[in-house]
Amino acid sequence: MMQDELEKLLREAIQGITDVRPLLERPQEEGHGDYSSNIALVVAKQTKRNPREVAQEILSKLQKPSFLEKVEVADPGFLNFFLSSKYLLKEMDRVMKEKDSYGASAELKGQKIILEFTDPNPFKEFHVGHIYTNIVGESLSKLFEFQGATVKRANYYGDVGMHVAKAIWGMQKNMQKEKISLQDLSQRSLRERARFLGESYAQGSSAFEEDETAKKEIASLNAKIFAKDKEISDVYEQGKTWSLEYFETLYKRLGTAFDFYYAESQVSEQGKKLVLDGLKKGIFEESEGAVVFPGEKYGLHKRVFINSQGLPTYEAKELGLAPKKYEDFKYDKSIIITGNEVTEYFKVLKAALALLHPSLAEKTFHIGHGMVVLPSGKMSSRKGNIIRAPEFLDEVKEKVLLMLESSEHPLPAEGREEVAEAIALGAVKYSLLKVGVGKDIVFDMEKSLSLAGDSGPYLQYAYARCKSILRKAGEATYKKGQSFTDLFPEEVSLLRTLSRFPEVAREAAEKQLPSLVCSFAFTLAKQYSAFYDAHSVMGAESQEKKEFRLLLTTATAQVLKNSLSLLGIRILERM
RNA sequence: GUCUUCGUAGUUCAACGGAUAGAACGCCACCCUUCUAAGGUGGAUAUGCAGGUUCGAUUCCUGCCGAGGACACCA
Repeated sequence: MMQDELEKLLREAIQGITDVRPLLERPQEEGHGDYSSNIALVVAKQTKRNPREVAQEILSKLQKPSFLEKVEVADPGFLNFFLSSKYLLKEMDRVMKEKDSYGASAELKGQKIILEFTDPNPFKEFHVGHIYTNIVGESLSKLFEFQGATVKRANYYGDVGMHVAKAIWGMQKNMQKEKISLQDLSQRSLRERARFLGESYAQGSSAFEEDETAKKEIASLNAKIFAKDKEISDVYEQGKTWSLEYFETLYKRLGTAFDFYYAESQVSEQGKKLVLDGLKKGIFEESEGAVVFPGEKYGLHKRVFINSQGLPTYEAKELGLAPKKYEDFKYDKSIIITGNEVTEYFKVLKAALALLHPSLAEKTFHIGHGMVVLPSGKMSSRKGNIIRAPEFLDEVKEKVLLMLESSEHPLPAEGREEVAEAIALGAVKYSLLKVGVGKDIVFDMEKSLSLAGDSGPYLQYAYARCKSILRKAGEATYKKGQSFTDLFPEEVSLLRTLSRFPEVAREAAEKQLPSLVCSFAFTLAKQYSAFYDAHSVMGAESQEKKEFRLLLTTATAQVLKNSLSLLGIRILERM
């Protein structure tokens, strides 16, 4: 990669001057070149010399390779590197040769990574928050794959625990009230059934807090669930099956396919056993009838792993999950993606795991992403103030359909719905991914879901526009040795941006930030739009210009496609 | 109270310790007999407060103010 080569050259040039590793950055201003280095400023500081002089000295020792047009010293002592147009043209040619794999690397080749994400609980609603986790997890998976890693996607769902007891309690009450059986319920659509479960959960949940009798009933239901009591097994099995089926329809819609599914019930025994073993070794302690991990010894918090009824909590189950995953896939790295509300206890969990299973602990990482909050506050399926996933996606799709219908050049009616679905998902995914992972997202249906400007549809539109031109003019191929001169600024900017893609993809994977791909793709689309407005492709000044612009258009479309693919956003030939 | 994350235009977000703090939405004015106007061009507005480190701080350190999260049997 260009960045590495330049860094190498720079390191050679500063030998004998300093051993500081020179860092290259991408300047925001085009006038500052394609890369710049502040190494002279760093050296000047150490040696109390004049930074400009140092920069000059480094420059004089630098072997100037052919891919550089020029290197400049700028105040107060920056070294600015400008790529040659010959190099940029070659890079454009590479885009067209490598196509979908342009920008991919073998950086993580041989690495086995398992990512756990989405983690919805059966019986509870699948809401916008789950969509967010899913989209982040899927995008990170793709980023790692693009760097050559072997990635497995895992889904972990809570099929046992208090939330299930609360839901079943609510289901029983509602079925009595409405005088319906499981059989009757099964006649309803999957989405309605899921909703019935979600509402039952919300009711059970508030009853648990407000009503002492209900609280006792729910607690006893919980014990029955763990004991696999026959009395409730029908309701339980049905509800669980419906939920999981329902989730599957959403994964399909969102574009994720999981390699592994793990249920809490599947790992709870193993988790409990690990904790009890740990208790013997003195890693855990008994306290008030429960088994706790004394996190305060490690600067963390004390947490309950087995409650006083002898049931494993989420913490214990998660401990059981780690070896289970490793059994299925001998990973080098296991990444668990959840909302950042659990970041604190993941630290405790990792500390406990480090004592029980050091080798697994050092391979385990947690990424806490921000929470999706509504302008009215935090979403809570207990309180029922949530945005349900399918309803939400449908609403966005409706908005898009309206726009498509009122367009000046409406698409033919058949296939229009398909296009609307792709645009709606593009809008949703982009709006969630463009923010740095870890920050909360204030979600306002009206405001934050834009279809214009810095948005998914803007990128899809830029792509469709390129394809429209290419359909009319035919795709171009780069002829060996062909060189173009007298390029306009808009053309040069585009070339320079295109060549940055491989580095952006790598950096996004390293920093685990899909948002870097978003801003890159937006810049590219914006530059193409500006170019499109300023210059005509088909009506170019000369045949040569026309060819060049067709090449530029082909390459732009390709890089947009590759970027969007990393974000899990579908491209459209027309829209 | 302890720990933790964060505070940037009216709003939603950017900016390895770097150069004139970037965008988008919204607002105003222009640009379609010309390759898709979901587009383009131009315009106003911002680093919570007080110190410190540094040639240089939105970024690092300290204090204050404000917001979110975690802090025992929910996940």
